[in-house]
Amino acid sequence: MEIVNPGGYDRPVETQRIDPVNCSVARALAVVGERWSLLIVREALDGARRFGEFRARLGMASNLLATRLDTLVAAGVMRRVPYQEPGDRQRFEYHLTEQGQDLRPTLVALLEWGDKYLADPQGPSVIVRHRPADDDTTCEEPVKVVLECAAGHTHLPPEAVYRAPGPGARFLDTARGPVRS
Amino acid sequence: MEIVNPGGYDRPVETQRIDPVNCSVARALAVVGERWSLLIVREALDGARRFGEFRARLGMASNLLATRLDTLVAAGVMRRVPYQEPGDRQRFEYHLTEQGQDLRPTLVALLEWGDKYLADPQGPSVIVRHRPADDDTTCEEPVKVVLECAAGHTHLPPEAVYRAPGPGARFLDTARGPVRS
DNA sequence: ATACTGAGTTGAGAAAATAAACCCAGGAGG
DNA sequence: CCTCCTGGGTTTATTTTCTCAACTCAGTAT
Repeated sequence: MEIVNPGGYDRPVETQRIDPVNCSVARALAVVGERWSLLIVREALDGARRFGEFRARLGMASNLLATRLDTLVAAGVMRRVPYQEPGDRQRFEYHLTEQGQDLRPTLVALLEWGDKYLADPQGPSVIVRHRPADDDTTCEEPVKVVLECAAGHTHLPPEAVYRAPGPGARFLDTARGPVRS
Repeated sequence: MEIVNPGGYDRPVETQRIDPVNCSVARALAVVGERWSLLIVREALDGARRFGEFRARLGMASNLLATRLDTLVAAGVMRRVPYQEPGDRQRFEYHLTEQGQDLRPTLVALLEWGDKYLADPQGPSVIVRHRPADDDTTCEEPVKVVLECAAGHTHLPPEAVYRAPGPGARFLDTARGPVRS
């Protein structure tokens, strides 16, 4: 007897082992999608560098902070930089790499979305402002993310864009060995 | 005896119960920062609506998908829409709300970052393109996110922006009752 | 009657997050 | 010299989440 899998239960693997993540969004999330990672990057963008600073600002468990920093360093988002306070042993700071700084637009987008839909009743707690290079005038105006296409159409609304397959596209039944975290 | 907390161990709570998250980034991540949430939104932006579609595209466990969809609905990112195939019982689809569609820039930013640093050797698997409203010419050019300030300075590099306190800002030692997940 | 589908639910085991104690090197104070 | 204090972690135990895989249920299709 033992009718195994009689109905349309979850397929017995293999058939639907689709590559859910042959997409840079998924790859990106594998690196910075763990709990706390983006918040660590956010604090780093705001100037935090030392273990204790991150811990104090985020209030997270120290062991988890340690492993997250290691992960971010391994992924190339941060870099361990030795320092030594006068008359103290050598310690390390964690600095963003250029790759880490390039997460800024992502964080601004997330901030904007949060401000729009989940803001504190008193208004946003953080405003992102423009600090121009010092030869320029002081601007200080608030910054937003906008979608812009290569033909110069700018301020595209979300529904004016769509996902098209690119050169590295793989399709559903042919995928093998996905990136999976 | 019982010297509790003799060294600089983790502080016994209370003192450093800083609000780590009085910031819309943290609030946003509380909603869409769980594993799979942003991938579900991405698939929805790409046209997925039914349980099975999400499951087939993402390959995730069905129970987790069910709870994620519930969470996203509760958060206002998606909406349950009843439908009925001819001669079948009523079922539900999951559609993005406007709030959900507004996550597009976040996903484009993440995609761009992933493409820049973690791309497939064959190149990106997905390209975001411009689909103008039908009265316009067909554009189809690739889309990018750019940072732009209210004074009209555009294409700001990540280091040209900084975080300034906004009206809802709270500072470290006065915070109580944080949002925390 | 038996099988098949889409859309879930249930339950066991593995992995990750949290909380809180502990460790270690180098000063400072007695 | 001995003890305390600090910054930067590690260890251990508990709780929460995820994953895997089996099961359910309503309604056609065979």
